[in-house]
Amino acid sequence: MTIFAEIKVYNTLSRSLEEFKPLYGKRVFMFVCGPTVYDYSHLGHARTYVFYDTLARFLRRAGYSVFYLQNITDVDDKIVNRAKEEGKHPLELAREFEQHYYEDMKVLNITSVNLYARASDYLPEIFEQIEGLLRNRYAYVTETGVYFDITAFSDYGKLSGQKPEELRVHRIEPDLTKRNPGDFALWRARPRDEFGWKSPWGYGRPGWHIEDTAITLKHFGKQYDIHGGAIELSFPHHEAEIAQAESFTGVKPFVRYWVHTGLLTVEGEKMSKSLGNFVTIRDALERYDANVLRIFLLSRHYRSPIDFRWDLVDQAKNNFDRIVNSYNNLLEMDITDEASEGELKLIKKIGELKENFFNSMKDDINTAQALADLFEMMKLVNAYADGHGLITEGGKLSLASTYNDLLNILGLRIKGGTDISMLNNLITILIGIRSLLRKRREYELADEIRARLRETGVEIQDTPQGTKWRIEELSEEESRSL
RNA sequence: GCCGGGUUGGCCGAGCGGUUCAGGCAGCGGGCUGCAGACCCGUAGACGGGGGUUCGAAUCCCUCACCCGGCUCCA
Repeated sequence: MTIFAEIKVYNTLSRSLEEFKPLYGKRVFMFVCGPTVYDYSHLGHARTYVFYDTLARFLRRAGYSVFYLQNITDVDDKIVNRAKEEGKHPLELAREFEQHYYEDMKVLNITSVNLYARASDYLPEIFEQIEGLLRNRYAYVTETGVYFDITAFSDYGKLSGQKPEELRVHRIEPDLTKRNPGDFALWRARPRDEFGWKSPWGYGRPGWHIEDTAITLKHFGKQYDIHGGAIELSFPHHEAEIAQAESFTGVKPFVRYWVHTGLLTVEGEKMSKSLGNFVTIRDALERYDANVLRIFLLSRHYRSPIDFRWDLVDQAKNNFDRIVNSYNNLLEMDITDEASEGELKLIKKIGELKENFFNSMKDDINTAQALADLFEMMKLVNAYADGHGLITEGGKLSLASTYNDLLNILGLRIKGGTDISMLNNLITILIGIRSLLRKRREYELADEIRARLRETGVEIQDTPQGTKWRIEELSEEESRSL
């Protein structure tokens, strides 16, 4: 793939597909809204984070140097309330779930984040920003806190297409001290006995939107490339971020590409804690491999909603099996010295499909199409292995590296394989004995060996080229308990 | 009420004006097999309803229906 490929992304701000051009050459600054750490994360969160991980992987593969920053919201009413219930300090509870979050991310092979930033570590920056907004008269102080005056920022609503004057439907009781019901809190006054900080505007806690702009202003500066998050956050959260940052710095646009993922739903309704229709990441990982979950989540375009059902994850399991099988078919091919015409053709065709894969990814990160390209590729390799069965060392290496390359972009990992020497020898012995038994038509014993091996996770396959074996992909639960 | 998104074959899901209507799962027929599995070859089947534009529409326009998200903490 050409370095600095012409990647197109859908920008919520312009409501159109745009060519991606970072501000500073090959350097990309990307921020994604992270979790509020008061409970375990569920598959809805996984959907978003798997996508941005894949985006970061792809950008890096395309030659960009990506600084991927994510916040950890550890200051929040939900954390305070949950901590009170459990008799813990809010930050103690937050640290616990922050750890659980990292564990989940690690198992999901989400490794592309460069820095996680906790809200509680950015109080000085938050203060500085609030002071600046007050100084420039974008904010005002009341007895309940400090609020951003949305009428002072004429661009308010540009991201979500909302008109401030039409935002009349409010489902919460308006705070009467605010000038406008749409004004949002920068600082919220809280009782002394609650978790909080002293500030120039009294004791309390920061508003929800301010931590993200404080964090990105510190690490990225006044302007950066990509801001990600789920579509539910576009209003009011991201709108408020724009208002804060652009009013504070005077630089527009604060973010050049606003990228939003679609929601994960369950029977058509958003998966969420409050609806109680959620499946935690760890529960899902007890039933399925992380690779399977990634495939399930990447099977649909990132902006479309995904409706969750276990049987669909099951389908993804079959998809992943197909990938593993094809990879093994490739590795198990016998070596020849001279490349046949068929092999040359295959290599050429695979090269074209690899190009297709990259084109799919360049086209607004169309992972569903990219997976289809991958499957087409594997079908060709399977057919070749089935028909010819012979390949040069170089050809095998080239194909295997293509597989690894593409799988890595999608964050998929193939474990097992047939190169574990000790096991290899033992299993080879057993299979040799079984082959003898089969020749003698002692199938009962032969099947017994096959069944017992399967119980321990070794799959046997009798083929015209002889008996092959592989270690079954273990679920995360199984591999953890090893 | 306002803003945004969606409705593709049994299931999932690309495609967004015209090459054979991607790809996967599940079917069906065959191959390879002692059996099984994997794999291969072949096969079928769709664009929510109604109008319109066009030589040609799943793709553009209008309209109707249904579904979802945001306007409240939320990935």
